[in-house]
Amino acid sequence: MTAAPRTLPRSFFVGDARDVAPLLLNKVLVRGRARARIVEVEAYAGEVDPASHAYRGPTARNATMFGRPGLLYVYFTYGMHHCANVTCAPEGHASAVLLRAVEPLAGWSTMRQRRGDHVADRDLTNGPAKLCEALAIDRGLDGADLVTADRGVRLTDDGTAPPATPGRTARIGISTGTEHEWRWFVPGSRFLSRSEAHVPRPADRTRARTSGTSGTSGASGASR
DNA sequence: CTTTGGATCGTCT
DNA sequence: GACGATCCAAAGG
Repeated sequence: MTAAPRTLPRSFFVGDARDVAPLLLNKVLVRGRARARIVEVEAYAGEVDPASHAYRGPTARNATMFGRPGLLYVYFTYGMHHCANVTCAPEGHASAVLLRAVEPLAGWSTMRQRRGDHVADRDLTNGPAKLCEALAIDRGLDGADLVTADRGVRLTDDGTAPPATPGRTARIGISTGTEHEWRWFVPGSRFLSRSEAHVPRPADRTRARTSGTSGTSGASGASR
């Protein structure tokens, strides 16, 4: 009994990013003929979150974050990468969920074509910029409505419930707001951006040096 | 497995 | 000018 995938209603997205984020796990992102299941997300709580792009108020870049819930907020970073978020705060407020990793369900060949022929399956979409490249998401899709699918991108529910007990850690790649555990993921997924054992640390710039914190004997966990 | 450094440019101070 | 909600290749254990 294959439940017909249904597009999520606007009301699904309305709420605090920290509440909506774990609910997005196992939902299916549809981009053209490609489909992928969300397996890892992070919440960015707008005005009260120093790690959020919206922390210092609206700008030209983050304008979409202040729009209605259910929009795709796409930003360009590091001079070469795109990352995708789903907005969830009421209009006028900024709150969004970063899509950090997805599991390809359909359109494998198209994704590999965009990512590179030599790229392994699990490396196609296991990172926020990787999934954008695989799904051809760039700034041209900033502001796309996931509910009306006005630009061919939508979010659906195929009947797979979010994990009852999602994995949870601090967010990855940020230098402030690291005290909050606002990253959620599907336990056991092979498409996470980090191994589950890995503990996120504050982003250390290549120039900054961790004095004294030399590598300890790591966990010798045989992950697989 | 882990760590390190380079790439590259829009955005904000 | 400085800094990224990153990724990749290379080198070391």
